[in-house]
Amino acid sequence: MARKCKEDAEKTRQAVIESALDVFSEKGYAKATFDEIAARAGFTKGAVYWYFRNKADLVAALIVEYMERKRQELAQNIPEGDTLEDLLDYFTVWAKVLRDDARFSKFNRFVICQMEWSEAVVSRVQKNLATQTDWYLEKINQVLVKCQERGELKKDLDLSMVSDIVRSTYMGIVFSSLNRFTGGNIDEKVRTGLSFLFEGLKK
Amino acid sequence: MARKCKEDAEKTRQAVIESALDVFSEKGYAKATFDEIAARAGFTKGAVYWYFRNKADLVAALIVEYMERKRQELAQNIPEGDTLEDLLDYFTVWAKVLRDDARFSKFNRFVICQMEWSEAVVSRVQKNLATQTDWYLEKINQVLVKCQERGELKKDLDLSMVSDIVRSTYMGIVFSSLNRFTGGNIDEKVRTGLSFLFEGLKK
DNA sequence: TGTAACATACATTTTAGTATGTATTTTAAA
DNA sequence: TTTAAAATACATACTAAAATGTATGTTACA
Repeated sequence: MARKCKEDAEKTRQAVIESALDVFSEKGYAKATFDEIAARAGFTKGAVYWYFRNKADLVAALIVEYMERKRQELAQNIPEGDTLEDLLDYFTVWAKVLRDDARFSKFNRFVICQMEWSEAVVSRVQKNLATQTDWYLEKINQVLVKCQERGELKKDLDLSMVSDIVRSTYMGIVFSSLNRFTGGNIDEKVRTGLSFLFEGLKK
Repeated sequence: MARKCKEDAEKTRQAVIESALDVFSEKGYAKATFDEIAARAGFTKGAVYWYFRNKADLVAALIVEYMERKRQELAQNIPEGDTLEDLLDYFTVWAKVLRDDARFSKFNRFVICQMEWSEAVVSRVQKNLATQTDWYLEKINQVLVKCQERGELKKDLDLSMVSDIVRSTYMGIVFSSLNRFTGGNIDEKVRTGLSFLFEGLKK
């Protein structure tokens, strides 16, 4: 086969990325080969190398584009308020996506629980991950500061530490659920866990 | 070189395991080679193959023996009570080890954050990991049941779900700290985070 | 003297990466 | 508007490196 029109080319690229997620999930990053990724998408290795220089490049593109796509998708659903309830809603939105979108859930399981983060991959994704992490932390911190200004929280809280704990709690529940340590709805657990945590911060 | 006495042989085995942890941590599991692991320990590949059939066998031994050793080490320090305070102490004991024992911390960072869990490895370690996980959950659940019997907790709590959340919270803070997302003392964060969570459960 | 505890050398497999081939679009000159 | 050239979107075939595993050798202990 040979060249297609531009739309078809983009379809090929997406097909390779989707195929990559499947093979990475099943075989693991290390054991995944370009040959199999290409074959699953209905192409050969040449096609994959046309779009991606190597495996690190491919997985980096997978991660960055998947995250970016979801973030844009959810851009309007994200609550903007500055109460603990808003923060709860915010995390619940993400948790619900993890519950309902099997593809995105698979992606997250791979990225969070299954992936061995080599230097080559980290350096490529770093910028996105770092800004993501910082953004979360800052968002949480802002809400907590507002809450404290309104006198809703205990005095003498180390808010930056508490922000970290809130984020870690969310991550822990997600991590644990994706790892299938236990059953139950991920969004219910996120909401319940954070609710208890928030109650502990109040008064 | 050639044969040594039995104690030296055991030393060799341990040296290989320690060397393996270093190489796995630095290069990642996939990129770690028997040649380098052996060389770092002052031996050749032949020595490593004498003790371990392959890489999955080696890393499984590393994981199982490291965990088992620490568990026995801490066996006497583990608090046995059934109050939330005891549970807090229990997690704090582990968190303090992670803070103070750089070697064990390195081990955990590798196992929790860095490792790509292939089928070959999972199947070898599964039994240990599963019992560990179950044991945690059961321990937490027992304490919560006692607390509720004493009327210290809210009514209508789904205790098995709450146990899961408690465990996930602990894991999340450990995960986040080992990943170096943020600074601060890991044991302080564990204690603080769980304290807030427990407060939310009370009354 | 046999075997445990390694070292050494080699064979085999695997896979990443490249080089080249080719059909189909685009582009652009005529 | 036609058409030749150039670039695109892949397929195919090959190279080269690397690492796993094995087979065999060697030495000291028991």
